Amino acid sequence: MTQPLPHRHSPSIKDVAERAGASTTTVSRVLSHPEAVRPDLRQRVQQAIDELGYRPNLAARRLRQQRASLIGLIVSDIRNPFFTEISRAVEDIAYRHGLRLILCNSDEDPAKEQSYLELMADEQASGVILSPTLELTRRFRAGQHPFPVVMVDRAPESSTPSDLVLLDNAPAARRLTEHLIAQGCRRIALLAGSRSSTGRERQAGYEAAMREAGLVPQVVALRPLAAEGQAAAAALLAQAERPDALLATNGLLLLGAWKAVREAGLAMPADVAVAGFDNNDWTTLPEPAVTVMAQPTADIGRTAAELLLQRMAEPGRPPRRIVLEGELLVRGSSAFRPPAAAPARPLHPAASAA
Amino acid sequence: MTQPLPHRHSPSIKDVAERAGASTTTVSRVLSHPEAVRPDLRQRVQQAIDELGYRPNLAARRLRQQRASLIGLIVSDIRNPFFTEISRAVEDIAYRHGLRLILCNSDEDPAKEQSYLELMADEQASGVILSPTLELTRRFRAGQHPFPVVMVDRAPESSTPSDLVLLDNAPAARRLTEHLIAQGCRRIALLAGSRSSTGRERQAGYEAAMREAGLVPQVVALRPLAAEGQAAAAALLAQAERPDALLATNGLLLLGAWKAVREAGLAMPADVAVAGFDNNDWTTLPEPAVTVMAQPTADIGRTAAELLLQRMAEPGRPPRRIVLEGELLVRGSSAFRPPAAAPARPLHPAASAA
DNA sequence: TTGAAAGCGTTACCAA
DNA sequence: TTGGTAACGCTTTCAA
Repeated sequence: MTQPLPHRHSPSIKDVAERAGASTTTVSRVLSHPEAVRPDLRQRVQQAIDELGYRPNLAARRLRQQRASLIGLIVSDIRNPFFTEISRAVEDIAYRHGLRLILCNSDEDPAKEQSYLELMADEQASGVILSPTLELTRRFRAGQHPFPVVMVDRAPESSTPSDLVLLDNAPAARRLTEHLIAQGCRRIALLAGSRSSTGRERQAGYEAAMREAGLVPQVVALRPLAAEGQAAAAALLAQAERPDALLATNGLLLLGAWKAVREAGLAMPADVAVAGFDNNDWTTLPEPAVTVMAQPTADIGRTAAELLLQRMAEPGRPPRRIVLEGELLVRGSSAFRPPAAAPARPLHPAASAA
Repeated sequence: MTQPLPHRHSPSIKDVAERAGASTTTVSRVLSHPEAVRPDLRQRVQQAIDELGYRPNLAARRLRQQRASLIGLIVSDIRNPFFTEISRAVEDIAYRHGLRLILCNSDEDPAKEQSYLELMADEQASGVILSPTLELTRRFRAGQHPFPVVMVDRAPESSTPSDLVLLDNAPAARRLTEHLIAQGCRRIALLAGSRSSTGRERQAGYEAAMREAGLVPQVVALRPLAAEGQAAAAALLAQAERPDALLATNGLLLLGAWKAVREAGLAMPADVAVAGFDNNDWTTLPEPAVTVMAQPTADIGRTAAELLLQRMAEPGRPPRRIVLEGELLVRGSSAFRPPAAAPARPLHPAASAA
């Protein structure tokens, strides 16, 4: 190992070429297609590179190639553990493929989201993974951006304008709802994230299950923040005829709902059952623990990254919609003891299927 | 609003110049020093920019300027809510200043950290905010990198080779320890993060407090992960003479410790008191809630970003070490009832100061 | 106040 | 297999 020689500026490909007695073209080739250069020359060039501590100038490379080996990840709330896990999985794969990752936080703000998409275009990103706001899922058109897009967690309901990785939202919400109904709950209120397609789909699944059981849906649409969930849940619990179950469409709202129940001094599940999406760490800490629909977060992130890599390799491939299943984890917050508690009121016939 | 005209490639400054009947120089000036261009011409240029939907090519700009308006944030564990909060604060300020932010996750791995620092050099970043591994805090030298560095959460103990934003670690750990001692705890075991200067400093504060109280420190050094904390705590609790208090130097280890106590079926604080760093959300959920030293995370992130901006504006300024204070939040996991429980054994005289 | 032209470091074309 | 050279799009002298 030789020390890098001192340089006023960091060495360029020209310096390497001079020192190796070769042309810049050859140096460039050694960097990108080493097999196209004869071994002895290649080695001389490589040695010059090492001795000078040469590192290619990315700006020059990008200017020339009109493309950066860089991908973007735009999440809607970095503080939501769901997205943190996804970030981690994506970052892991990007790092292993030598791709830079720019992580952006849109904060559920369409303007910020738009600004970050423009940033990605300006940076000539090779691809973007995105959990879009509701506005964007509606506005989004294939080929609208100068890079391929993979949507995670959220997507247009009918069309598939880009690769997608999603939970099976409506059925998952339905399963949660049916579980609560089977436990004897009748007045099940939903705290639904209003900013995303995902919140909407989960709401639809809930409503379908309620209707089939002959029960009346009660939905509160909210920004997906714990504080909002807590306030809304507190209001619901203060009603004369309060809900006997609270269901939340994401982990933050679920946390808020849980806190509201505790603040109200109510017992879970005897007074109010509680359940929701996202198997976050905290859900197993209280006694009783909280029933959740666990999402395969690492899988979602990994799949999205792999989908993006595949599309970068083969841009023409038709977009794929990958739907993953959640896992219902029944815990104390919704499990009545004795297990088979008799329903308070007779069930609507359709509910017996639940 | 006119539609951007169709273009094979995105329009360049040359296209704008032609359309406005001006030179590329003038267009460039309109972009960076508009006041140096006469109003009527400036307006004509601006109109051409708008009509073409022109966006400057960042690669070309960087190649020319040898500098990117982009900063890096390298955290050691993105899943630790402490760093998530910091990321959010930094991202917020970067966004408001029109600076791109690249967020990287070193995973406590010095090799990955090094690789990301090289990435930042390659990207010609204007500055980097970093929570360094222990290895880096030892190796770091001022002026080693082609960009200014601000360290957060961790730092060399004695020197100040860069701007720093830190918690007052040793005193904070001392306060926590003294609190436990005042509650009557005697066999206080510490779960210490071994990978960071911060873990070391907190360990030192704990040891000082223990020694002063005439108590024997018991330290387990660990990688800062919940699973490690849980395993280590379980082992401690299985001992013949088990600890009567568990203290953890970060939020992840604290979570692990808490889980181990519960798994062991022990009562908090009667059998074992539990306390630690980081006022994470989950700490208020269990009954009893968990005593913590709250860190001003948003402040830390904001301060680091502001420090970096200041240094980018004025590179010559001597580095500053900003030390913030934590807030001790005493909760049930360490609060014995009745409040003033008599110590099991007489205290060492020095402890009366606690 | 404006413009011409050089040059940032790289890659890709084409010729040898 | 190798090298000369133009071009990527921008900013920055320098001169007018």
